[in-house]
Amino acid sequence: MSVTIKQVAERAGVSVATASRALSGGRGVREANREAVLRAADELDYKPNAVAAALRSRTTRTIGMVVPVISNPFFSTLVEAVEREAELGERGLLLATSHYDPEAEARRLRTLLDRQVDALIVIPCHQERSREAFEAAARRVPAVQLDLSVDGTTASWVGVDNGAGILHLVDHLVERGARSLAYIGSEPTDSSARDRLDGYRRAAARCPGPADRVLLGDFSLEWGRGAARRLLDEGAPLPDGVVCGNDTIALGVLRELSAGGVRVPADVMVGGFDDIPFAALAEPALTTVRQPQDRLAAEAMRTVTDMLEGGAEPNRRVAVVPELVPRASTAR
Amino acid sequence: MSVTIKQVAERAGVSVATASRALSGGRGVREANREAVLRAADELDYKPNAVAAALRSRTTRTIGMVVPVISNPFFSTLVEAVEREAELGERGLLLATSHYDPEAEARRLRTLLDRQVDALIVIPCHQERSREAFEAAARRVPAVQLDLSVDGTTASWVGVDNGAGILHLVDHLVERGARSLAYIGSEPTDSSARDRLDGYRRAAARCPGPADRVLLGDFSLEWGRGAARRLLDEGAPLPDGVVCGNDTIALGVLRELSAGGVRVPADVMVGGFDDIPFAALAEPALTTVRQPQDRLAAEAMRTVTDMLEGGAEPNRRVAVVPELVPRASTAR
DNA sequence: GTGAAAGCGCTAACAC
DNA sequence: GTGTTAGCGCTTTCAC
Repeated sequence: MSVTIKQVAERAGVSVATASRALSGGRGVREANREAVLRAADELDYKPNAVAAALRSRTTRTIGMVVPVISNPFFSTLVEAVEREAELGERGLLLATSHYDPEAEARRLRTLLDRQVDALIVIPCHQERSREAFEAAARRVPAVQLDLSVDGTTASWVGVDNGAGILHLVDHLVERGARSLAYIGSEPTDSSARDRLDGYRRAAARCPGPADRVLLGDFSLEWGRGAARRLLDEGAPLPDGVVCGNDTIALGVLRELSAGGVRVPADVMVGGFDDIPFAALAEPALTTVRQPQDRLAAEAMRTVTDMLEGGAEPNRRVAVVPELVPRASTAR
Repeated sequence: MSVTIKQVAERAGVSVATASRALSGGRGVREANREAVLRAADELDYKPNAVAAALRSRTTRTIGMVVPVISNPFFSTLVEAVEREAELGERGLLLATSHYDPEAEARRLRTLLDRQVDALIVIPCHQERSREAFEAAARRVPAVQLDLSVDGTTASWVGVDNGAGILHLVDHLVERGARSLAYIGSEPTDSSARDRLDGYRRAAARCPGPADRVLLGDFSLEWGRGAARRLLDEGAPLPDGVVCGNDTIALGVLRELSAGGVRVPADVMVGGFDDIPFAALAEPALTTVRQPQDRLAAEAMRTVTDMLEGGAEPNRRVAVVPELVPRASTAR
């Protein structure tokens, strides 16, 4: 029914081998033949069958990606950046979600491998329970963890240097005159949460005054409000600067402080992490640490394509240092 | 290198044909043989090669999806919902982006077809210039337009009934006592923008007072602020209710009105469209029209799978009526 | 219910 | 440079 390479070859008066060569790069084919093949393909409206090519060449030019959810703006930006990278390398992106369920994640990985993806880029959904399936997959094809990393593995990972990001933020607040700090973040249930908390504890030493107030909940706006309310209700003097574990928390803090009559940044400065789209639109606009999603995606793709091509070392861990984005919420 | 069905068959003491049948459903295979095959597959850690199956069976169990961008929260929610639907049907999702470039979109469609996707779900990026490539693709496999529709085609489409949504909103405002209305939206550069504008013009008749103030720009927060400022600067009495073309505009309107000392909803009520994640978190929380993304995705998938299976009519146009979400910004 | 055999459309040896 | 040939791993007739 559909035009095959055989018909193209016949029309061009060459063998299928020559037609194949001409159609894929054309190296090692006499110019006249190359043109004849291309013309024939064009005239017949030939559409190559990538599935047949994949079966024979044992490469699908497809990257498999598994993410916890797509609608989370941080993840969707990463998916978009990875898709762009795949596109640049003329590869397709087979996308699957784990919905934060390690078993679903394991199933998705298996399906993607059955479909013979050339490599995998995974945002693991669970610190411990994602390890086994990820490592099993990584044994079969080049694979890299993106953003989050599972515990106790030396498998490749590309993410942001959370500690360095928090340090940027603390330094910035101290520079702007903060003499006391507090941290409002998430319980260390994933590697990012843990690294940010650890980063804050280390960075706190750079603060000239007290910086040991640490409130831990989850990554939600509600928790940000709750924690800020707790600070307000304590009656103790408020810290000069509040470092938040992410922007959503920071937005909650901003809202609750403002409801409590505290002015930001005049009375208290607030900083977040991630630079979600709404950070710039908040009132006041939120100072934050920007996740360099494009860099992350590019590094992740490079990690797997290097393994694919050169057979580079399979245990590369890349921590990209993020950038501080100063805005009104810390403008003194 | 990898275990093939042939080895499974040998170990189970049956032919590859029987092994194949046992592994895919097991209908028409004696129970004992079925079990032997499954056990052999398990023992050998057999992984089916989906590419080989696809080549032979001429079906990849893969849906191709093309969207303008992924990071737009509205699109990312749609991608997520489509992915879930694909998963339910045990299909994979090959995702590509057009970056709002009709030529890139056409190339992506061709690549997806080369990869033999079983069907296509497309959010076309351009009202006119997306038509040709989409229709060409739709001639080859079941295809449906999602959300946006190109002009002058009878090809399948699934989206929201924008006119009905705006009507909901206008009725709601009038019910809450609005006697005059204004519309702040986008120039009709895509089918949604046009349908919402047309919807407003029709619905305006239900307003007891003047409702002919219409301000058109783009779908941005900045435009929302700009338009609100214009309303404030005109000196004319403000409308009781402002209908916005989307939530982002509405958020801008909210911000500018509040900056101008206008109280929402006491002085002016404001309603948006889409129910983006931040709508509920705004101050005041934004009344809006919720896009039923899950329904849209399910209908889109049903449209293509019906065509795939039964060969249902290839020109189904489904407009899902959206739901009003009343919140504080219209609470009188 | 089962097996033998014929490909799906393409690429990659290998010989010329 | 080019053609011949042999599959890639699977599903699907078609006999039995």
